[in-house]
Amino acid sequence: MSKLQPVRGTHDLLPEESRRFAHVVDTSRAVAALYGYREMATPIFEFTELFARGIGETSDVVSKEMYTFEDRGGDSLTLRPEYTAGICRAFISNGELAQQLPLKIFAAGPMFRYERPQKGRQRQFHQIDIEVLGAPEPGADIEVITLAADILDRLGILDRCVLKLNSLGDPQSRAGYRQVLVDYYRGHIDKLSDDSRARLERNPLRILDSKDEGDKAINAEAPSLAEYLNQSSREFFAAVREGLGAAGISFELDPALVRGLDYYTHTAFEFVTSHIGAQGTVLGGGRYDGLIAELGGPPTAGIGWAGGIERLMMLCNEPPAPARPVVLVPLGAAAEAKALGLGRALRAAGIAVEQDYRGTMKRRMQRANKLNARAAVILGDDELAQGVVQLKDLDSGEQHGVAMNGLVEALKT
RNA sequence: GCGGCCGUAGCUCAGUUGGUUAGAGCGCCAGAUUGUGAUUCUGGAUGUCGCCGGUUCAAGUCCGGUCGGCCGCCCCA
Repeated sequence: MSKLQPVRGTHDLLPEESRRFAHVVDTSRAVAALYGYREMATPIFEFTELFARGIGETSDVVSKEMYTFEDRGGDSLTLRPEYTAGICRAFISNGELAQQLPLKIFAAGPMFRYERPQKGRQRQFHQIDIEVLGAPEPGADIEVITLAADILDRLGILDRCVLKLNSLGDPQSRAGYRQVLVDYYRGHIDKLSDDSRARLERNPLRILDSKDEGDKAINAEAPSLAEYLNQSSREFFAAVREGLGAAGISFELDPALVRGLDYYTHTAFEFVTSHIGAQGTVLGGGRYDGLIAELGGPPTAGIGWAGGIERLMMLCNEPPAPARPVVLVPLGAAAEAKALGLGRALRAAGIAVEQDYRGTMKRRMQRANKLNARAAVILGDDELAQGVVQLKDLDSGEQHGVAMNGLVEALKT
């Protein structure tokens, strides 16, 4: 424990930022609700086994980024590094969910990955998450991507993002291609970068996305995934592309788009941006038809995505300002007591009201100004005796008397 | 996990080739007679110069370590 600093890669969300955070989540939740997605939540930690099995032992997330610890009962637990595995587990654990297919879920919450922090990358970060379980049709892919685009649009950032799209094909296509690819790279192994040589064992598809110049030359001649998709995989992908076109969603095909988690099949996609540094992915996901069965559940198709809330926040415009309050400025004990009741009445009418706990009139007026109040309600002994209040508009500076029982009306606009 | 840059008041930064009590703007606090903010004027407080150690007569300035941030790689949201 070192000093009064937050743990590396974690951050305090101060009120101003918290407002932006809430804006992203609230907006996403609202759009998801328009599509009929229901919110749920799963625990922040699970048995380590779940992630190891679900995400894949060879993935970076599992092999070097998990926050894993043993609890007092000796169980190995892990702070969730992503949402999908937990939701699939919840689907298996709660039998009634299998009777609600297709299950359309919205979720949001913190994720944990032990990584070197950078701009747009923290050890505790937050995601919004969308999943559809039990829908093997391309319509689910289309809907989920359309929903993502609508959220980005509603946040005002769609025009700063590009949708990249690819298909990994069904497991047979993917496995076949993988073998062809490994054979191809083996033939050029002496020219591959060190990174890519390591990738050859763990995740050869990733080499396609290498930034190394030598690798790029080799990739130029590499067999293309699209050619190794079988008939049904091609048809599926074509249906997704056509559906997106019909929905008015523009995208770029990216044959090198290979997502890192082992469970992906068919559609893979990312919304990327060049506005937030090296971490260009704002939202990404894909189809994972084999995952639930792999975890021991009934064979159930799945597709979904996760969006990084912090990354979305970096892209977002200022959220709408909160309602400007009215500030009560009582002078003297009797007025202070009276103001308490007035305040409740105003709040009951939906008006934001603040009242200082102490201070002179001057101080209270200064506070009112700092709070960006729209009006001050001044009441002293004279006003009290007459049953009125001085209502001062803090923008114009104009002030006039208003009967106490007419105050709510006067402030409603 | 690897490579590079950086760390001075709440914020943005200045600080000569190491040399006395470390500065500015913004913000903050107080005052400018009466029961009135924001504007204006006057005054004030700010800091273990990230932390630890070393070199030196002398370190905010140089060196090492450490913590943190940023950038790139890996990977991802």
